[in-house]
Amino acid sequence: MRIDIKSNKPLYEQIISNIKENVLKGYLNPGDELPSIRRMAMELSVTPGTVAKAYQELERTKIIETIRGKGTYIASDIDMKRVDNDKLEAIEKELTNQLLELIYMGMSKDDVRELIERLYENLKKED
Amino acid sequence: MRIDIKSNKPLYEQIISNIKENVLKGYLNPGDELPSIRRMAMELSVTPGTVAKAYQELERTKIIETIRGKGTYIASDIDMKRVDNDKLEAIEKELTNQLLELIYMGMSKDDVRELIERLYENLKKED
Amino acid sequence: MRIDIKSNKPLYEQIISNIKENVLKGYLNPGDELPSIRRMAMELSVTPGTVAKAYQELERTKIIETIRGKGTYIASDIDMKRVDNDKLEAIEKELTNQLLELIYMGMSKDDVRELIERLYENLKKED
Amino acid sequence: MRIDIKSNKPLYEQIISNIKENVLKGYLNPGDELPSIRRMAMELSVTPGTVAKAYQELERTKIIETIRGKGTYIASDIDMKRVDNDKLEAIEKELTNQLLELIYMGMSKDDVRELIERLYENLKKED
DNA sequence: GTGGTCTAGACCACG
DNA sequence: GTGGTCTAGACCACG
Repeated sequence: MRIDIKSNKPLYEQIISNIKENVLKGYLNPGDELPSIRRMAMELSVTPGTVAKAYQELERTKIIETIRGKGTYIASDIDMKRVDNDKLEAIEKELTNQLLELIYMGMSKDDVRELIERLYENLKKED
Repeated sequence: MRIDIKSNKPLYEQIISNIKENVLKGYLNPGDELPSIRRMAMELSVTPGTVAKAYQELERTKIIETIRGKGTYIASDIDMKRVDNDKLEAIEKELTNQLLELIYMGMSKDDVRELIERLYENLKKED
Repeated sequence: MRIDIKSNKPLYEQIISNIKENVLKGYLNPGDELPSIRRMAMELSVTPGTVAKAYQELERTKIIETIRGKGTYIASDIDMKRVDNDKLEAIEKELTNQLLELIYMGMSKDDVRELIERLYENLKKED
Repeated sequence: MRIDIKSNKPLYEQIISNIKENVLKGYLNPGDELPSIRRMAMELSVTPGTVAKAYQELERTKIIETIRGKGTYIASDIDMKRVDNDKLEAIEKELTNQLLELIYMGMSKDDVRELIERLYENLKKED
C-alpha cells in the first residue's frame, strides 16, 4: 500500500481509495483486521490523525467496523449494492469533466471505450 | 451558463469546464468572442478575478486567445490533438477512483459501460 | 511590414521595432518619407492613435522627424552611437531573463552563442 | 532576494525569475524547502496572493512542487532539458528586439558577443 | 471600453 | 502551521 505525498489528492482520501481497492480485489475480506491507526500511520509515514480521518470515513460508509479496545475490521456485512443518488450525480459530473479532457487530448470514442475497459480490468482481482 | 456556488469544485474550474464543454458541443466556435471578464463576472455573480483566472488558464492551454485591450476569443487554430502524457496519467488515476466508487455503488461492468456511453453522447453536439 | 495582433507586445511597440529594423537593414534611409499616420494605420489595420504613439516615441528618440504639414521622415542626422546607461541596464536585465529561459530549456553555452549569432545575422541587411 | 517595486515587470514575474536564477546558481537545490507563501510575502512586502501566483506558475513548469498543507519545495526531479518550441520562438522574437536595441546603442557584433558572454557567466554558479 | 496586476483581507481543507 | 480560493475593490496600459 502506497501513498503519493505529492499528489494534490488529500492523503486521507488516498488511504480510503487504497483500502476500497484492496477489498474489491479480494485482498481484504469481511472480518479481516486492519492495522491500528498508529501502525498504519507509521507504515505510510503520515500522522495518525490522517489515518484516523480515513478510518472514520470508511466506518461512516460501513466499509469497516471498529470494536473499541479490540481493533478495526472489514465490515462483516459489507454491502456493495447501496445506491446513493447524490453521490452518483457528483461522480457523473466529475466523469464528464474527465471525458472532456480526454476528448481535448484527441481521443476518439473508441479510444475512450478502450481506456475505460482497461482501467476497469485493472481493478478486478489481481493487479 | 451556470455555476454552482455550493460545489466543492472551485468556481474558476467550473468556468473552464463550462467553456470547454461549449466548444466541444459547437456552441462556441473558433474566433467567437467571449464575454468580457467583467461582463461574465456579473452574469455569474462572481468577482472579475475569478473569471480572469479561468480565462488565463484557458489561454495557457491554447483554447482561447486574448488580445489585450480588445477582448477574448476562442482560439482560431484550436487543436484538440495535443497529447500530454503527464496529464493523461493523472486523468487515468482519477478515472480509476471514480470507477471504484461506481463499483461500490453496485454497478456491473455493463452498467459502467452504459454510463460512460451516455455521458459521452451528452458531450457531443446538442445537449 | 507586419503586426501581430495576438502578440502580448503592444502594437505601438511592434511598429517601433519594425521601423527600427527597416532602418538597420537599410530599407529605410535618412531623409526617406514615412507613410502618413492614417495611411500606415490603414495598412496595418490599427487605429491612427496607435501609429501616432509609435511615431511620437520614434521622434522622441530622434529616429524620425516630423515636419508639420509636410510629413514624417527618417532623421537626416540619425545617430546610432548614443549610449543610454539606464536603458542598457534594463536591456541587460531582460536579456538575463531570456538567457535563463534558454538554459532552462536545455541549451548549452554553445547553443546560446550560436542562437545569438544567427539572430544577429538575420538583423543585418537582407532578411 | 530582492524585488523592484518600480520595475514595469510584474512582481510575480520578478519572483519567478529570482527563484529560477537561484536554482541555476545552485543556491537552491532539489528538495530544498522554499519560504512559505506568507513568509516570502512579508519578506518582500507584497501580498500573499502575489507570491502564490509566482509559486503556482513555477509549479506548472515543474520547477517547484507543493504539498498542500505542508510547504513548497524545489522539484526533486527538476529537468532542464524539456524543449518547448512555442516558447523558443517567443524568446527568439524578444531576443531579436533586444539585439536591435543594443545595435541602436552603438554596439558592434563583438560588443554584443561580449555582453552575452558576460551575462551568461553571471548566471552560472556564484555571482 | 478591454485585460493584467495587485492589495488586504477572508475562509477553507489538510496535517 | 500550510497552500488554495475568493471577494471587492484599485490602478495601469492599451486602443
